[in-house]
Amino acid sequence: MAYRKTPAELERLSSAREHLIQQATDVVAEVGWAQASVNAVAAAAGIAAGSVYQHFPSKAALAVEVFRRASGREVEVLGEVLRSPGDPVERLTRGVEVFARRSFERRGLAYALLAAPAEPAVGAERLEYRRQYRALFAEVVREGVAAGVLPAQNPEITAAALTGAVGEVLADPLGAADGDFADPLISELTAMSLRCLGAARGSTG
Amino acid sequence: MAYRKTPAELERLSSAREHLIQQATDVVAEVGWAQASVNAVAAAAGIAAGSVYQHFPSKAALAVEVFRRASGREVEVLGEVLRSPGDPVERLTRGVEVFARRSFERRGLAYALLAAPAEPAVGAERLEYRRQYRALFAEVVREGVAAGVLPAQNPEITAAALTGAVGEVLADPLGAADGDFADPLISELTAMSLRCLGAARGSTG
DNA sequence: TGAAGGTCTGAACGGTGATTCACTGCTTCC
DNA sequence: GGAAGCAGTGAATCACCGTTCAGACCTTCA
Repeated sequence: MAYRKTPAELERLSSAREHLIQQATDVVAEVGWAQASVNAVAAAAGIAAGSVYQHFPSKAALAVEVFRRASGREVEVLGEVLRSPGDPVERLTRGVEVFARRSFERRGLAYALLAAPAEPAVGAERLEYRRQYRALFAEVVREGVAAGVLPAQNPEITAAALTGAVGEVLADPLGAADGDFADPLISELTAMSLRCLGAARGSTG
Repeated sequence: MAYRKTPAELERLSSAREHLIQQATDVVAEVGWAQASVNAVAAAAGIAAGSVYQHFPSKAALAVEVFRRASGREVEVLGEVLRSPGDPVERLTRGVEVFARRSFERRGLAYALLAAPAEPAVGAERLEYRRQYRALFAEVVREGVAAGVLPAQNPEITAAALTGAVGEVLADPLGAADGDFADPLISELTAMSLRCLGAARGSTG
């Protein structure tokens, strides 16, 4: 019979899907979730609106996939930094710094992940994303407390606070046009994070 | 001629408007912005959907008014606490505590103000609201630094971090069903805030 | 080559919910 | 009392997408 998909065809389909996800991500980073209509996304990917439904059952499913890909990368990177060997306080500082620096490098995307208005399905995904960040931070805080380099505290709360604090401090500048103040802002941010953790003073830079 | 509005009539109109705002606030607190349709709000206020447009030019205008009223009250209360006489660190601690406690007392509303998905007009208002919070906190941090009871730091950043940290820590529990853990959570939160400020350790409770 | 069965297209459809408007009825004031 | 004119009504209208689908076009394979 004349109908099994050839490997080349499967490959073509799969890469069309990837291309769609990639373009959708760019659109979201540029105009936000609210403005990223099926038509806009399809146009960016160079396909018809209807063709989106070849790859995803609904717009929400595509949006969730876009969010997961992007947030997954961030969680992975942060996880690597936080779990690298060395002093917990040092690792936490670098974690905050990496988080902030990457946000500045892809502002639109960072804003979409952190704060931009979004449909409920994406909102739910965002909660999960923040939960993961919190868990990563909490783990290292716990370690620091156990090692005696950090004072007694509730690691989950400190971790949540760090996530929220970094997000809030970044939210404004992420919306602004230029990021020339990124460096001083980041060093203030890490200093604040260290205080937040209750780390001994001294090595702020 | 027979058409100028009598004072009683003006009063009736104005109180109808107030009633509408009040009911709309309750609806938003209960079901969130997204579910607060013109019909739902009008029904709650006991009027027809069309009558909403006697008082506001659009749904967005009503939503903005609802947000402003509620956020204005919060800013006012926090301002009073933060500007009361006394030690800056003490005032900041009480500010965080009051913020958190009031949020627990009216969870639905607090969530609507802090985090619930909303139309762009409300989103813009929310930015302004956070900016006000930040300004209030920053003022006292600046004072504390000047008085030497807080270490050198960028007050704007610390203030933003405090706002974000408190919001993030509260967001989850505000969504949850019961608030029995409110007290321990609040004391952890104030302890974290003190560290964040770099206040000398010791008086955590 | 051509039949079978895919993929792609994009105009049309449908649901949702804000907004309008012809109408009813009330209040004002001569 | 009654004319003038505004407030209130709520069904109809409008606008905006997400989603569907009939047909055009491709790819596969005997």
